[in-house]
Amino acid sequence: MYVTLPSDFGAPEQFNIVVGPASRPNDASLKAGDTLFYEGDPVDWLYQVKSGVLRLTRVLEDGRQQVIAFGFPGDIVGFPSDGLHHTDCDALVDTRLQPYRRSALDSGERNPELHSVLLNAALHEISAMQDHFMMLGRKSAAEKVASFLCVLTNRIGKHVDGYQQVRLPMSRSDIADFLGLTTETVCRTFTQLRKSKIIEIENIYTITVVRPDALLGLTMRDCD
Amino acid sequence: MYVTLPSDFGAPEQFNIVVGPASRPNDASLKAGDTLFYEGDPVDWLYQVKSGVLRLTRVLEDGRQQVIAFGFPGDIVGFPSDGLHHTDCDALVDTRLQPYRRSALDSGERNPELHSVLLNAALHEISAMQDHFMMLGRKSAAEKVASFLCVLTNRIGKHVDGYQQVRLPMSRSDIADFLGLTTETVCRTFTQLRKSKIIEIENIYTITVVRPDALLGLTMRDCD
DNA sequence: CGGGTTCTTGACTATCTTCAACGAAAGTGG
DNA sequence: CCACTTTCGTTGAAGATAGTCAAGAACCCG
Repeated sequence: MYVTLPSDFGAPEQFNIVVGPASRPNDASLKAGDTLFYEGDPVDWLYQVKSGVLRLTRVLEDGRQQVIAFGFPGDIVGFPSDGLHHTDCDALVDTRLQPYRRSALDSGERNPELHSVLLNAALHEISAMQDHFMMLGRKSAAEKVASFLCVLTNRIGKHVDGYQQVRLPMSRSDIADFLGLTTETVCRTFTQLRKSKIIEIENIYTITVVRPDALLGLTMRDCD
Repeated sequence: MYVTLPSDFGAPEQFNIVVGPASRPNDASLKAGDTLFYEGDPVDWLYQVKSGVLRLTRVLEDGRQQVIAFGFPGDIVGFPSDGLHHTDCDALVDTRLQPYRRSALDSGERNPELHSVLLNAALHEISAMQDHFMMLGRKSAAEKVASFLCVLTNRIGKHVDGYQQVRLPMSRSDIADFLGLTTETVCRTFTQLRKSKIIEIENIYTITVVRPDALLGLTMRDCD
């Protein structure tokens, strides 16, 4: 999952779980905290998230970390470059996966339909990452956090008492590392949103969006 | 082209020009300033840059712009998502292109080898963009500019009097929009590098790297 | 219950942006 | 070819945004 532009919000994405002929690796489910693969590992499988949440990360030598993406149900992760993984991947909560052989991506000989699905997922990934560029490079902290919450409510929000409610599966520092901010800035922005009565923080991991319109308004700067 | 991590600098990329059976669209060359495609256009062709430089951009409603990538010789641009282009693309200088039918990416039936090349280019794109995330989200202005110059000298630098020299085909504001900075900050950082005698600014568009080691050192924070 | 982690808040600081001015370069039209 | 205009690059000063450092609060887990 990346933070995309508001224009995409209207039509919530399709999360078709592709069921196909795919024998599974050792185990297709992870406990919270388990690692699926590390940067540098050879890619034998791609995975579609069936339930749970994955976290894809990269680290710089000096310790600075970037969360590249979160993997929510429907997302496909593990695309190889030169046959290798280029991120670490672990599970934030218990997660079930549908594995696909990497060979299905390499060539459509055996299963053209699956090949096409995986290829399109990769291409989608590119365009979603382009959205995320815009966000990382050009948006303020408030815009980033608001955009993040908007995307999250769209993808995993539940209706509770007429309001959208989201359970955040990741820590504040994961959010910070995803948005290119510090944990402190993420915290402060959450607090501001709470004080502006745009969201309510039920508890650390549960956010209720009280004024979705106002939140959406914060995702972009006023266009004169 | 994205700004990648220093670890990739050792091995300069391969710029194999793939020659394959591909009838060409109207014209496979562009004058400086010409537009190749716009965001929202249907994708009929992918293009490999044979010579010249392309610029891929996105704009926000309020006018903020992000340069997504530069297309240097060897790069393949135009990957579709849902069959559409998701960036604008224009030429910074006169540019020659090798067009490939989009159908070659969609399926390998006709030409498995070309299919594989295009697919791998797309996958490479994903991992290069992940590097760029790290840069946009976690690096300081000085680190960004230094990284940018390092990548550029590696890709299009010429040896002149024993020094690497680069001709920048893009404006200061293009660089700023690529790195998530303002033109002023880019200017000031260039000036600092000049005053530190790490680079020389022959003229606005021509930079000589006097101390490549120092430049490389600036691309990352000291790891304690 | 206790110890450790994560979250939150405050005070201060650094970095980068904004605004403004000026100079250089490039394009235009007489 | 030269004056004019426009754009782009550079620099300075001031201000804002987000980062850093530090401390306390809340939460989690054994």
